[in-house]
Amino acid sequence: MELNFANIEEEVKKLWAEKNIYRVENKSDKPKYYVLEMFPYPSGAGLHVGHPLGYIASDIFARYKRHKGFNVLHPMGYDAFGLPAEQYAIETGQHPAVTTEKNIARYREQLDKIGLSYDWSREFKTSDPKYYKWTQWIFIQIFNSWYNPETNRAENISTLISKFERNGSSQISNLKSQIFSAVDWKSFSEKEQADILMQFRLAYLADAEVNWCEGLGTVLANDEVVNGVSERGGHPVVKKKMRQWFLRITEYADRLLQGLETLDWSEPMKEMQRNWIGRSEGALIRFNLNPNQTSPQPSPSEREKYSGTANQKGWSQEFDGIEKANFYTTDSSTHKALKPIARELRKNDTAAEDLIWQVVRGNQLGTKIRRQHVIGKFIVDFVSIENKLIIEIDGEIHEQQKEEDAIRTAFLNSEGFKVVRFKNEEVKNNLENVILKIKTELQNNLTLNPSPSEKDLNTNSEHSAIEALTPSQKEKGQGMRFIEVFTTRPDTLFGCSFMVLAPEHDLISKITTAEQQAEIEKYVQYVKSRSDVERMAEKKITGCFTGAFALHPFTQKPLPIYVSEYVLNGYGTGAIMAVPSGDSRDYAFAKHFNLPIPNIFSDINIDEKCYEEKTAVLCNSDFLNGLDYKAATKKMLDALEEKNIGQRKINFRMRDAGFSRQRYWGEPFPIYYENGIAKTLPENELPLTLPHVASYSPGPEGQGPLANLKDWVEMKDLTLNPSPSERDLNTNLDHSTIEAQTPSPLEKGQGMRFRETNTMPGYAGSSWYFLRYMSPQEDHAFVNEEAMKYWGAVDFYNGGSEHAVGHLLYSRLWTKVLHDLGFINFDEPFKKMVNQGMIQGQSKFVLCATTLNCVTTFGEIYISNDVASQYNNLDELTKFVVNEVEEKYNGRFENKAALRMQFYPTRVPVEYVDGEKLDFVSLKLNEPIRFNSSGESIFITNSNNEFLCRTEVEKMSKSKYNVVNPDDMIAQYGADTFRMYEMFLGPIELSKPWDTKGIEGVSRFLRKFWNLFFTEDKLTLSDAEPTNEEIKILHQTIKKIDADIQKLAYNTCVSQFMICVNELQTLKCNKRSILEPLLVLLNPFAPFITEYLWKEIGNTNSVIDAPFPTHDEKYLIENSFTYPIAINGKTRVNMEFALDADVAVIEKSVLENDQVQKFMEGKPMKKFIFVKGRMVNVVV
RNA sequence: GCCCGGGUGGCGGAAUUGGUAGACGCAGCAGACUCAAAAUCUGCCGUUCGCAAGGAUGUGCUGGUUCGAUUCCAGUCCCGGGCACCA
Repeated sequence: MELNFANIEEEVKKLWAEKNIYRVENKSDKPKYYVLEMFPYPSGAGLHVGHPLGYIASDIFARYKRHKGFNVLHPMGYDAFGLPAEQYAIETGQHPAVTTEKNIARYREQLDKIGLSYDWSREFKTSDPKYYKWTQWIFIQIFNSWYNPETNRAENISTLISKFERNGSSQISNLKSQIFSAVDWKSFSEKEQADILMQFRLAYLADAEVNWCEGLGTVLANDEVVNGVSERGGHPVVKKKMRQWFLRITEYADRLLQGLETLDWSEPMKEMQRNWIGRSEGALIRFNLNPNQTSPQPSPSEREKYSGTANQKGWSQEFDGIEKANFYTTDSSTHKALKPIARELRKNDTAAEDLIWQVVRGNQLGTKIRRQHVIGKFIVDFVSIENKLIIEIDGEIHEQQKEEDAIRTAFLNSEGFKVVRFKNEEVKNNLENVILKIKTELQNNLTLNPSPSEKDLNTNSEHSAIEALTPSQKEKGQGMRFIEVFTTRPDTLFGCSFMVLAPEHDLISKITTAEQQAEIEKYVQYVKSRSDVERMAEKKITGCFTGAFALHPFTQKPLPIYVSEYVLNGYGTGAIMAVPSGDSRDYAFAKHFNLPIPNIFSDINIDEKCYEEKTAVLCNSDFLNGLDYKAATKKMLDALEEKNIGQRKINFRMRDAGFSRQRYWGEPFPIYYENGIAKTLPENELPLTLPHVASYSPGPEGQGPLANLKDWVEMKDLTLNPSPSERDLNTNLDHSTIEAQTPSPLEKGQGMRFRETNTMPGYAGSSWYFLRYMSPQEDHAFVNEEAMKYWGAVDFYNGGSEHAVGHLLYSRLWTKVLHDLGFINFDEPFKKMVNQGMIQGQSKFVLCATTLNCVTTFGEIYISNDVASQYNNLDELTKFVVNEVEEKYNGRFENKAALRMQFYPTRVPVEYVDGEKLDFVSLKLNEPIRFNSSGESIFITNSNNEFLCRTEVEKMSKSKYNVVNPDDMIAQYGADTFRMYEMFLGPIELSKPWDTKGIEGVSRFLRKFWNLFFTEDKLTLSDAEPTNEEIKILHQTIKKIDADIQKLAYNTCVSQFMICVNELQTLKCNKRSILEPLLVLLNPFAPFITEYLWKEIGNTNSVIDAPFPTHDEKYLIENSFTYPIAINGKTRVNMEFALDADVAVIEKSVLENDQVQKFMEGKPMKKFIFVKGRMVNVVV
């Protein structure tokens, strides 16, 4: 009988709805089980075949658990706030709520087709005020808490205030603010108190850097920034400090780390979280700044310290010549190498160089000027060694040159030279002026580098975010004349030869010498245009010398201080001690800038690369000489603490979580500012609903669009929630909600109240949604207490590994905070976590040619490299294109050969591609505009007039035209087939490309299965006793399915079902005792067909309530095994033996075998290896 | 760059604790049924040498451990994901 899945699905859906089969109660005699998958963000593209992968996998598990007798909670909802809806709104003016609603409807429609066992009565979306009311409420709780290090948990801020009132700051071990007494505390103004408390709150305000795009007047997500410019419009993007909300997740670093041990998550997942948290043990070390900036070079005696036995390339070599004569500014070998080049340059000097040379040569300016002089590895145009001045004449300036010049300048600066540059034109046109400038510089440089003023160093830095983020950073620049670094390798301190600051480091502006000022500014500006990822990924070494020096804490040797982007401000103290011999990045940096690389490792050669292992014994390290890593580390830590140079420190890589966005489509903060103090709205007024805006463009100073709503921002009418009810703010104010810092743009206006105009980030709503499913209608709390106690933590959580860190970490944080504050009774949200891999799309590319608008006179066909490498028959192709183009443009261009073509592969929608071939006709009919680029394009065919496509596997996405819609699959093959095929593709945690072709196999399987129940066109089951064979295959299948579902190996489950059905078909089995349990086994995978047949064979309940079959081992026992017999590991023969046969018997029998003897070639047996039930190996 | 994962036939993948590599399926080839097509069924199907029997070789690459390695170890290349404001 034909399987008509469409009718079956229809009928079964009706039955499910009638009986409300997936409705779950918050109480039951059965044990509970909570199965959850990450809820989707409803994008405009709808679901593609990748989405259901996880949903089906979880659904199978949920159904399995229900068969196993659990009360299963399996809900679904929508993560509905987010950037794409807002961007769409900016483009089209449609309200995000409208598009979101539309998208959700579409998602729901698609989800309903798949046969998922959701309790839809629990559905919600995070953008619903009924939901985000509680997101806001939880935020208030977080805002009103601090982390008490004594109790090791979050507490209400009131416990901190009472500590302050009683004892001032003295009892607080994690003090983040100034020291004060109880009397002081009481004397502080409200604002002063608020400022102090803000440094403890778990949700707090601080300055942080954002991607600022002046062109768009807005802050951009990292995602929206490509190569330093905005993705939309290509405007430059720079880092800018803005006042932001943060969650103090760093306080939970240790608990988040330790909590992992209790969780049943995959090891790689835990590993990723561990690495994110990034706990490392090491030391904070203070390096004093050199009070006398005029001694940039080490004295000979200092140099000697480096001249140990180890093969090294330190100062002693670099400065080899200094003692011989002061104009030896490089080592002898470099000089030898460069001398001929310098001579050559002197002979062929440019006109400009000659002009200058004639004026400055000899002693004309009162100091000896040398030309084409070698310094380090560079040849400089002119130099006065006495005055430490270099004069360079620039020719044509291009990008690369600029960069090289910067590097060159940095090096020369580090050697104590000042560099002045003149352009060719300048010299030619205004020589007098140039000479005057040179004279002035020579004069200035006679009085050596002035040190930065004391005053500068002593001024307190303003309160900055960074201080709040990492306590240790607070001290930097606060009048301390030292640089503090964090290192995990204090044992290598004697190998430190320079220091590097992050480009954002506060100290930079205070220590940079006058002559380096311009360079540093340029460099810092350059870094501002780069993202953190770019900064880390870049192999190119960049940096800039500050002109300042720090002193080695033990040797007092001056260490040059550089700025480089490879040091990140967010990690540690934003400054490092560079140990080039022991760290690859430091090593590369030192090589690049010609800095010394003192070797501190005995018997290790560091000429080619540094030594990062921890096994060598130290040398050239004063009191650490002869010690290994462990002993040296301990001794150094002790020494640091004893001498008060530094201390032991546990550092975390994790930073506090930025919690505000300059966006519209997110939860408004339940916060307003009064006299510069952040205060919370009264809880009973929540939710603060998102007001309508006329435009979704950003506020005047880059704030979110809400900032444009003047009436809403300035709470003139004292209404917290604008209409309908007018309420008096003063009577409703919650007294525990006090104090905070000001949002800078809103500081004016005493007594006025201003709303927070930022909104919460995407992860706000998703950090606690799993709790809401327990009691989605609850109106008096974020979760009903009884429901929370019944369901507890999620037992089985599934989602993409792309969320492995962010979402999972934030959810764990919120859970822990809610637990600490006594609202829930568990402190880990997800007991078991499974990652599904991605289903990737197969993008199809067809070769395309476009005429460039500017027709050049080159008379050539231009073929870009990537095309050339993809198509190997270019000659033929080129000819073809030339012909095509000539034909097409005949008469329009006088010179046909002057056409310039650009070839590139263009994406075409997968639905028009069958295998490799593009159906060009339907493409043209259905997508007439989409593929017109600015020029005219020609799709290129091969010689058979076919449009052949190249395939590339990438993320499935609308913009890549590679989306396969599950609806189409279901319409064509049915939901059960679709479900099983998705599972059959491979292990669920693996990413794999979608290929529709394979679905036929599963479709065939289900038809075969269906036909087992029918003879002719009638459903007939036999009640006869099953044969041993039939029983065996059933029990094998039960065993395999049960085990594999628990392992989530659904692909092998499908294989086993196929094996089973193939066998039963061969046996022509239609016995009830075999097929009925099989229906239950198959139900989690194919719920429609099994539900239908279950009813058809006479059951009145739903198949989902049938208990899962159990297998009986006795049907599976084998009594013999066919052993592969290997000689020297190579299988040669198979021999069957009873499983309980004696080894000696087997050995005898094997050795007597003809084949075995043949392969033993008469050699004596060395060893006989026998593994029962596995194999035999004869070693000769 | 750093962190995590992956690499096995034309394709998706299977292989228990280190024990017969390629289960199951797709595609392909041959055949049966049919007037024909579809559907269905049967057989073949890593590469290579060979008429065959049979042999050699084969799990990204290079080594190592082992009687035996897809599996363990070291190194290396390539691909995917994440890297803190996409979700």
